[in-house]
Amino acid sequence: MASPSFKENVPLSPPKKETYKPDLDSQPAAKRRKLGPSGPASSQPTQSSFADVLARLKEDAEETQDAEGGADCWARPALPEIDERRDPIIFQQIDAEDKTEQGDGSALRMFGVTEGGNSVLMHITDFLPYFYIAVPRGFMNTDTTAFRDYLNNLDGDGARGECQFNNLFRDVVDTYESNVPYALRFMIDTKVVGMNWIEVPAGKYKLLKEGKRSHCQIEINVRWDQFISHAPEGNWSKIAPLRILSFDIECAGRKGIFPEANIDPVIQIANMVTRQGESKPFIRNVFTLNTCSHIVGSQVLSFDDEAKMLQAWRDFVNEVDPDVVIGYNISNFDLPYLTERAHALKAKNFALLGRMANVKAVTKDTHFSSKAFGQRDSKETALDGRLQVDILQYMQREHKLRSYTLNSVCAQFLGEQKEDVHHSIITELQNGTPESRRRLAVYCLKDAYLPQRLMDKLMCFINYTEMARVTGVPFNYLLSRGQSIKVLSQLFRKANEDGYLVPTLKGEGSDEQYEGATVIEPRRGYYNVPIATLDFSSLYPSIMMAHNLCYTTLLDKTTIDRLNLVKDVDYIRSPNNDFFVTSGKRKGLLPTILEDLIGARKRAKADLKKETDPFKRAVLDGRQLALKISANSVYGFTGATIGKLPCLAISSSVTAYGRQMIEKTKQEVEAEYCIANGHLHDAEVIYGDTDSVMVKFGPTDLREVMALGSQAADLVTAKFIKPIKLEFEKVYFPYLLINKKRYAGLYWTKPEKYDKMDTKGIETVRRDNCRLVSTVISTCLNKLLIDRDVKGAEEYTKQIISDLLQNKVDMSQLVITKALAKTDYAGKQAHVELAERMKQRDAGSAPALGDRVAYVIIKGVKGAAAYEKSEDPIYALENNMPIDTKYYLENQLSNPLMRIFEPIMGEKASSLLSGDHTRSIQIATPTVGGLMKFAVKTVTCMGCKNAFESNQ
DNA sequence: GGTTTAGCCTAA
DNA sequence: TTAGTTAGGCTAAACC
Repeated sequence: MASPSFKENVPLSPPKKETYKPDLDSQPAAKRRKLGPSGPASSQPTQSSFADVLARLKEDAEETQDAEGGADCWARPALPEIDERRDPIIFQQIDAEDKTEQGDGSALRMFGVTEGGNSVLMHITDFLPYFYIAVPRGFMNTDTTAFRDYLNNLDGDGARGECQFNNLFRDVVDTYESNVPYALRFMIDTKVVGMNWIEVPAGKYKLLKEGKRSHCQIEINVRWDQFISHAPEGNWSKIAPLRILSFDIECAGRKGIFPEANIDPVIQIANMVTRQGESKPFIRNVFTLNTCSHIVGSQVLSFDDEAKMLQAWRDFVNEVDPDVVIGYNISNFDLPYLTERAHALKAKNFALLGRMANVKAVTKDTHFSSKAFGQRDSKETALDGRLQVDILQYMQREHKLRSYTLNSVCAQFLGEQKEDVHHSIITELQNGTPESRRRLAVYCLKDAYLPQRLMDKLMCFINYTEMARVTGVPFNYLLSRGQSIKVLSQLFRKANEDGYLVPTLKGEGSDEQYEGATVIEPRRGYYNVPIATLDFSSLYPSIMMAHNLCYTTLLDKTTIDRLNLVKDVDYIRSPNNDFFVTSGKRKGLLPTILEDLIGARKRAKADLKKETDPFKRAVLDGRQLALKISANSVYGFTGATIGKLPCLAISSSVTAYGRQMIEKTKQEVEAEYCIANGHLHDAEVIYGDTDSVMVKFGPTDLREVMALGSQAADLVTAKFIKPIKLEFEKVYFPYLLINKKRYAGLYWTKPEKYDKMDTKGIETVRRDNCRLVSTVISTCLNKLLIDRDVKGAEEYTKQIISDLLQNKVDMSQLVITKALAKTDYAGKQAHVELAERMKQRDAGSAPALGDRVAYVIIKGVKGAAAYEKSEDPIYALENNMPIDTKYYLENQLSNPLMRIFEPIMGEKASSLLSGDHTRSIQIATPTVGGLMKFAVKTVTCMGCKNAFESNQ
């Protein structure tokens, strides 16, 4: 593949910001309705009913303890008087959009919130799309006018089409920076990063009053270059008191069928509104269809008409005016369901949920596919000016879990189960009494609160805010786009700063793979002596920095010859035989970016140490995490052949250096620590992967080994170029080395006490086996490595096997989950075949592309394949299908058990799998008690998040 | 019945 | 219009 070459940034034609389109301001201002004191609802037919609701709400709020949550408090703080000539407008921007309305041409707007909690819309004028081309041969400065006229006379938006140039200049013309999203282009040029603070000085903006186009309290016009963008440091690290709405809906479905918006009603919508930085919601309410008994601490708003309820909820959203809308699976279920339902009910103007007046929210289908994240189809319902965080999507991106049901995620991170109302009885409860509907509402309220609690606990918002600030991309990219746009954003910023233009590559991805890291052949076995682990910290970033690897430093042989460059003075040759300019001659962009990231991380960590305020600490911790992830993704970006700027010379040089380094490390350590050099033992590198070596120095004493480890790390570090650093990190003792990428050990960083049990790659950390296997292996490892109780581990294992064969193991322990990763499979597989069968039963609730399919293996005819015996756990329960316990013993437990016991017990290990305990009489039908517990607790529908029916 | 391949998930 | 990398263990199906 041709390596991209950067161009020095010399002014090219057409000049930046040259106007090819009519000026925005010259467009006739659209007629906009003046907003009444209570917002746009004042002219809606639903207003009177909503007023009734408000009145009822006030009464309700007075009754509840939580009087603060009354209707008076829905709206934002009142707007102070603003004097255009005296007052600057200062706000935290949350989104920059390039929405092009009809006839508007290109338009940019930025939404945000002031420190006082007022909402802001800033219309940005006079910033037009542009890109660069290399000056064609013979093209003179005097040709620019004629060239511009030619472009302006092209049909449609020809100025953006590269083909036009190719027609014009015969040769293919390289373009630069022509593939940057418009909003990001603007942010790069104005040094705006995601979620930073903007200051518009007095006199530099025009306050819109009559011509307002949004519901924002402050709406201004500003020229693109007339504001100050504050770097998110010091006082500008703060976060505005953003309003976060967390909501959940309930639908009354028909038995056994997933709810469909054109048939099944929305019966409840629960809402929690929290100010960013506060620990409790200040609004809690639930909109119910039909009456509902009082709920302490929450407002109940009841409606007898579904359309009116939906419209009242829309009015509530507009009144609260949230900056961030969150929930669980809101992107793929709640928001599309609400808009579709409103459409089916002909509930007028329901979709006016965003901040722009008269702009309806529309649901779009999107598809995301990457090797790292897999494929997924999803929906997107943009609410103008409001960020969305679907906590389900966040979880799927940021945490590898066996199951992503709200229930399972809450159990994992909040340590609690959610209040479950059974899927099949929702309709029953709805059709019952005010009391039964109250029960439903309590459940719905809790489901609205849990996403907020998860967000607080995991600090999703703070961490994403810091990620947006560090990488410079808009917040909404973090859930909707891939990893590479973040690197690209940083690269563009640094490139432009240093006077480079980034080429736009013709994106034909190549299938060629390059060689990666070395995995040292393991000396498998059980080690009852301390094993020291030495790691290169941030190996790939440090290689890129040490050797100045970059797009801007890459040389070819011709250039070297032409310029008479001297090896090791002007340039170096990588082990992959690529040439790079030395940093003394020209420092690369990527090394500079990496240094900045690493330096910023050091500062963040130092600040974190000093900081005592828990909120500021959380921000700093989020920042250092974002900086670490960013540094580590630069390498992957250069190797992404189907990306924006692949450069295999860089990525394969990085891995080549890495391979050389790990080999050298092994040799240096073994050469130095040997009997011949006066040591008591010959050290052995027993394993190593990419950036680490595991060393058996020989001594049995932990302290001694730790001393040798840190000494050896320093010895090796000295042999490499800065900032490459080998660190002694920990000792494993004892250490069970099963295979490449598979080991377990007790992890010690200090000689007094081990820190933890560490397991890599084995069943305890894998998600594609059943829980029984991971708990059994985990328990055995604890007994073997911590208690050193081989006998106990054996007995435990035999007992489990006996229980399994007697059907005493709860079915929840036998559920296997696997991702449905593709649309077309070559062969038959258990989870794929089951997903297909489930689709036949009820398409709506069947697993979708990217979902994890949960299944159990049930008894079948003799010799049947596993894919014929896989079954939905709930379906198996309901239909009393017997578990194939033999499968679980032979295909799930057996091999993993042998792999950990054999290195310790030797041949005797096989006795675990035969003997009296395997000859227990089997009970044909499953035990009911434990199974029901399972059904209620862990199996929920991903769409409506309700538990499925048990066999009650 | 042994070997190859597809697919999943993890290590780093 | 969009998508971070390679190495590698392990299971079950497919193949011969």
